Amino acid sequence: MSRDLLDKSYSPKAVEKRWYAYWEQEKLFAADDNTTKKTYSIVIPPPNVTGVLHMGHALNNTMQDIMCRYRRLKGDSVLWMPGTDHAGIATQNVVEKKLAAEGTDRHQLGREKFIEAVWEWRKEYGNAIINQLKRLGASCDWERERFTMDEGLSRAVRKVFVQLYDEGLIYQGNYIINWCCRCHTALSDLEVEHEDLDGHFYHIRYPYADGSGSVVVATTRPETMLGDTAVAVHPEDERYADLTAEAVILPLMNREIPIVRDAYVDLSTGTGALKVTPAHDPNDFDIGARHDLPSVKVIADDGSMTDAAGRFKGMDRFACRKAVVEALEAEGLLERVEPHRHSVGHCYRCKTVVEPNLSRQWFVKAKPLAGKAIEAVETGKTRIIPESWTKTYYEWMFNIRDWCISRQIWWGHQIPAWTCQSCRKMIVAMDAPDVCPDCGSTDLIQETDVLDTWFSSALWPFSTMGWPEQTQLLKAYYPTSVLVTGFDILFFWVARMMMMGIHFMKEIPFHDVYVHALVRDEEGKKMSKSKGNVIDPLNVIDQYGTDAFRFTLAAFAAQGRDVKMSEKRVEGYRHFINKLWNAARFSLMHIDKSYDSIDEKNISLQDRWILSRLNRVARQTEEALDAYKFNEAAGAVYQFVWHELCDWYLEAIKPTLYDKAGGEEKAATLSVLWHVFKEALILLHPFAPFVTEEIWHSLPGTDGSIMQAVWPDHIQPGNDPAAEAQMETAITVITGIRNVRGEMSISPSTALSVVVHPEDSETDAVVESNRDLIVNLARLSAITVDAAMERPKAAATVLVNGATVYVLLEGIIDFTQEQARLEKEIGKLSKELSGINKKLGNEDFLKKAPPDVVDGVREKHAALLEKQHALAATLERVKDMMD
RNA sequence: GGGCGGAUAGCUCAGUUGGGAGAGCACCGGCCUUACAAGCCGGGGGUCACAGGUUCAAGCCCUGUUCCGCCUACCA
Repeated sequence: MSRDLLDKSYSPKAVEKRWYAYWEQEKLFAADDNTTKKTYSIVIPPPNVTGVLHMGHALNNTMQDIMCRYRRLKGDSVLWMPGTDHAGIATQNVVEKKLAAEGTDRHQLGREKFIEAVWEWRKEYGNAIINQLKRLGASCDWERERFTMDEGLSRAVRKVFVQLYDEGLIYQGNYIINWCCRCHTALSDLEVEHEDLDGHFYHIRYPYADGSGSVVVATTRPETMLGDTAVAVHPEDERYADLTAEAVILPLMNREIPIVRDAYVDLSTGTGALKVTPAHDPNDFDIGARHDLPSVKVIADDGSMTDAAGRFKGMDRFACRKAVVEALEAEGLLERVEPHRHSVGHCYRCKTVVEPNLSRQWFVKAKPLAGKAIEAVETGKTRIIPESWTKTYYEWMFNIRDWCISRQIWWGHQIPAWTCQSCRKMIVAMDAPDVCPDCGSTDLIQETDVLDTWFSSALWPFSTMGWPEQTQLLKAYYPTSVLVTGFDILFFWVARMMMMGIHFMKEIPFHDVYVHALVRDEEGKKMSKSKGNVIDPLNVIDQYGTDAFRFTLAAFAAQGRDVKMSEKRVEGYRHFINKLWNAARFSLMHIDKSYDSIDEKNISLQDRWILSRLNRVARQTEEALDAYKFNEAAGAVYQFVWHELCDWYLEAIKPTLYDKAGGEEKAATLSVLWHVFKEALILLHPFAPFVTEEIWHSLPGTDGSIMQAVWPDHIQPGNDPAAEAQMETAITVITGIRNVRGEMSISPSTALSVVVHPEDSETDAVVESNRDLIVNLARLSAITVDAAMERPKAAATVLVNGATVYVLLEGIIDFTQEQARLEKEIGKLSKELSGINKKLGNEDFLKKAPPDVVDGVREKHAALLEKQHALAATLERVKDMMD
């Protein structure tokens, strides 16, 4: 399978297609039901079946894929459960639009035909998002793909409904709910989006029934006054203490309605009098219940005014608002109108203004379920990460309200409740009953409402694994390891999965909940179609490749901070992927075979150093991934590959590799290069799955997919602090010489010669035994290491820890430049020294700071001082020569 | 109304037992050095939003202020 890597730059397209097909074909994403290994599982947040991949999905699924690929490399048996959500209202809306384009609508079709049409639609378009996830590299176990409306999940839904009903946790009743007049359905509180809008505050005068005067009430929705059934004042409101009238005449309707006293009324607002419309306001509904007031519904489900609205009957609610205001004005009862900014609820699907409306609906009693969901987080059984979200979670859970679960649409799980037409008995059952158990009638009619989409997604972690059957999969993979999600569905989904999982499985649904941030545009604005700032992930993938895109997402995904996405940034990471590609090209020019072990006897300093660094970075990457710090993990690998492996190691070994004679040293270096490169690919794989797989197959001695490789775990020889320190010394010397070259504008093609005066035996040994390394990387023609040798005259001086390096510049040196360079250096030192002097001059610091900190500062002070003196002396000499 | 997060280099942001201010991009200078110009080498650049406090020591802990985001709420 090995192929030659020839192209100078990496072209992702063909590579991605080829390897994704290979992974699927080799079933490398498949989870083993009967595994004996440690298991790791994630259920995907099911994208809407109507969805197209957006940045949110891209971030969310990249993170999950990184975790899954990482855990596989670590040796776990991994299940990443995929699927889609039927998305009741959203999907129904899409299909309705399609029907409208075809000149028909769902009512003409009828319920059954309409649902068929939705299934047809799903068959044709429902796989779009799945294919897009594949382009992202998602390693889901696709053969297990589930759909919230499939047979198994529907059965789970019915089972849950019946049990909750039997337990008294589901009930039906008349309450004020949020009503969307366009979608013709109830909405849960969460499905209402609030937006501050400029409106008006209408003050209306209601005359007392006994003719003794009038009272002014205020409202932002004057059309609702047609349904008023009382006026309320606070029982202790002195303004109304002496009020004799017991009723008012409702203007426009000429209906007499009572004045009630209720403590809900706020004494400090307006006139202290409140109009009460039990059918169209949740608070008024409560007041109505307390005072036994009738409810008059004046706004119909389609948003038009009902018969009860008198002469306004049939008008649209907003036209009616205008008409009511005009009528009141004509009668002189409109006291005044003030501009008023207030929050208005909108349907989260179609953005229509939501109407609080009295309606008979099904509800889940949430409080009894919330208790254990709170406890699970309090006791740490489920961790929410970052922790700051736990507070938000508690806040909502403690104040949870009953959940309206019925929807008046057609696409969804029809509520498994039947009413006997002869005795009115309600039968709630998993399967359609034939006869009424009470009266034996066969005339049974099923509830037409369907369930809230989130009802079925609340069961997702266990319903997808086969519940209510006690499957092997559930045994092996439930509870799941982590749920990765955006905070926008913390309540919609996560909280409800917690409640349902604990209630039905007697066990939390996930150990960790990782809450990630939003992807925004480069200015930090939320991406939206209307703003036109949407970046299409597929477009980015086409242009820069999946790996570069994934790396960008990971690198910018710092916890608790939104990801600002711009193509420019992706471009930067494309450079990185290309850098890796070229490092591979270079390495593979020399690597001719695989190496079982490393020849420890013949390895050089740079070999020991890179192996030590590799081990350290592997640990660092693990720690970061285990803590969901994707940016740190990506950063660690990036830094290692580019700035250590490529910039130093590959450059350092070039002379050895190009050595035609070969020998033991070359073989030893090749053994190190082979190991380090292989392990680096594995470290990179979770982030950049495609390019690493491609290179893997060209690397001699690899077998099968990189997905089946083993995460580097303490490679031998590994941690070598001495090698790291020695390399550090060499790097400092080399950088110092390069610095002289740069500052004095000496061309890289000019080979320089240096004299090194070591100040201690360790430095002496390091420089002496790594002469070749320094000569090579600093581009020298010669290096002399001798502390006793006379100080050269025409030279630039570089001070490093443990040595003075003289760069010989006979005929090249510009003393003015050298003077400037030294002065700059001394200036830097003085600045640093002044801070340290201040510290050491502080009695309290010496007395109270921990001794090791004080010692550290003293040592640093001494070193800086010495360096400063040496530089000052050098500067003096330079000045002398200029004279 | 309640809550959360942010303010650090020109830009985007890292930075937790409190002791060294950092990265990428951009910018400036030098290089086509046989993996890579999507590259290599070097460099400049910051009152860590403001005001106090705790501490020997604060970007980090505490209090307050300003500005910017977001979530949440039944104020007519």
